[in-house]
Amino acid sequence: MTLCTNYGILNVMRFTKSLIATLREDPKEAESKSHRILLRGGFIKQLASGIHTYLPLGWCILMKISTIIREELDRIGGQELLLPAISPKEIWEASGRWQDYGDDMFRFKDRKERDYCLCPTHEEIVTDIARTKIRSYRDMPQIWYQIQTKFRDEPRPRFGVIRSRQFIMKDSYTLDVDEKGLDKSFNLHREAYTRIFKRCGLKFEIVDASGGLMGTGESKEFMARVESGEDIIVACSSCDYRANLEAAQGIGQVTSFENGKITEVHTPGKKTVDEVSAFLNILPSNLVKTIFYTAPNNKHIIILLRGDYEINEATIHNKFGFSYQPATADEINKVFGAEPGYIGPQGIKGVDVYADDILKDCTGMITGANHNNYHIKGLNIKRDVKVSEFLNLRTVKPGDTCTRCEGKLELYSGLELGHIFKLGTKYTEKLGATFLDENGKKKPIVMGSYGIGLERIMACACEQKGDDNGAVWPISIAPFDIYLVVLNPSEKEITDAATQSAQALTEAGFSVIVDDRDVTAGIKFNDSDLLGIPIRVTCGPKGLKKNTFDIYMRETKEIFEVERTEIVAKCIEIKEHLYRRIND
RNA sequence: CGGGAGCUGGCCUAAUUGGGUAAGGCGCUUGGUUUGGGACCAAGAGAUUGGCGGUUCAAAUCCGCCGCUCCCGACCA
Repeated sequence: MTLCTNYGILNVMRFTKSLIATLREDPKEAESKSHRILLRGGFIKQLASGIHTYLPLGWCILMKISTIIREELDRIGGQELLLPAISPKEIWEASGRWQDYGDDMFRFKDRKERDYCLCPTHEEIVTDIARTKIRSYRDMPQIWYQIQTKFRDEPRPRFGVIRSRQFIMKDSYTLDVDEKGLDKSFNLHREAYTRIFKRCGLKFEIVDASGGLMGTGESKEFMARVESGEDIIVACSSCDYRANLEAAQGIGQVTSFENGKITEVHTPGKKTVDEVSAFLNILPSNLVKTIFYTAPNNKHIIILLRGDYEINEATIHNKFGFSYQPATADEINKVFGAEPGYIGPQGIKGVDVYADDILKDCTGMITGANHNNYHIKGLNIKRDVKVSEFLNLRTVKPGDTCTRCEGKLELYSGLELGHIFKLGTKYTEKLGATFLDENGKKKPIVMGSYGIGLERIMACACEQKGDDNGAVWPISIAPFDIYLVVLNPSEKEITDAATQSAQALTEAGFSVIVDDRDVTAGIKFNDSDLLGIPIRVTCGPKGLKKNTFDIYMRETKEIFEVERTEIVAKCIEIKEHLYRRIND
């Protein structure tokens, strides 16, 4: 403190000395609410598509979020480390993901022409540590985590920092001796994540998820309902069933039609479900869609779905493998002898047919005739098609019935804040990370992996709490606690009073930003709203005459006129109040 | 990857239809008046109009190619 006397207070941020550049108008590239607020408030700056600078205010928020995450992971026994962001190709080839990741991976060569990637995630690297450092069942369980920049060359970056190509992730990895241990590690993360998102002031729900490229074990997502969501949450209106649309299962209304002989109908140029059903004046649910999937070096498959449902590709990938893709028009022509839109399952040899289970007893259906411009009527699934297996292959649609109760399923847009996966031995087997159990038997380590997108927490707070005037940061992640407005900073009396208060508030443990700019009051008030600092203290000539300051709460817009000597006490009261109601 | 929109001083926009050598607001600099919700006066600085090529006496404007950005979809831990 004495060292600073010559410079006055150094620990209070002054607006005039800060890199804060708010924009008066919405930048044209921003359409979603959080993107607009983050850009206008000068929290972030875009450098390229999906690549952003976190300016001091934005970084301040991310640091606050990091602190909360660290506290909660340390609480469950996590150990923080930092893995390299660059990784050589070989380890990714061993896991198979050098290929599986495809174009989503940023790759480059060093001067010796050796291949590297910028890590999109770190399972391989963790497994590499595990295989040399973990040798005995006594070495487990372990929880390792890091907070680090990840790189993914997303095909379509979106909504500012919500889907970007460079982003900060907290990723943790657990190592256990068996499934039971993994369950425990998984549940510890579930609890830690719940506390983290609550402490960040967000509304969220835990939903069933599909593992995707990570693996097929159990996985849960922490989803926030927001407008600019990237995912779709399926929620039951009467029980607590929640799932990502990719993983959701529902019960559809079975419909069937009059049984009869197969007859051909001329449907010139009518290919899609909408076109055919309109042309024949029938319901889409009377149609059977035939979808042909192929995979290199694998057997082709036919998927049958009712016309009013869409396929769930996540199910196809989990059930049959990630290499399966919808066939091209050429492949379809070769196998069915007709163009897409006129194909049907009847009479096709050497290809397995999997039908959605809602079609099981259907009769009187309409599907492609396997020659162009014709469909057939009267398809009886059991009689006319050799179905290998009936499976739930459809994507849930609103109004489907919950599988757990009688409730109806509804769909909401959601933002994935975190994801927890049970990986099992997928990576440890491939990379040879084993240990000796108490009987001296060699076994693969059982892994879990868990991620949180830090910027998404920041964006989510904007989406859920922001208003027309800008951000409304929950006090726990706000870049500052207090925004001190100095009206007429040219008057010494006012500046002195403000400086004194800033000092007192800082000493009381508040982080304070002082708006000491020589601009009109409106600019300062609007910027304080835009920046979303929870508490605003105004020091101006009017109040000073009465020896009072105004205290304004960003979220509720309440204003208190407070005696100068009572400011610190009142701010403490408000801060405590804000922390208490953070999860109301 | 498919569809759509767009790219003009730091930011938002005009001039593009009908080619004539870039205009306004905000911001910035200097001086002055102001100051409880984006105030005012005066004087300044700041642009190879995304890039390359073509047509033309003349291109921000017309044509071609390319790049970049956003939105919808596909895709995606």
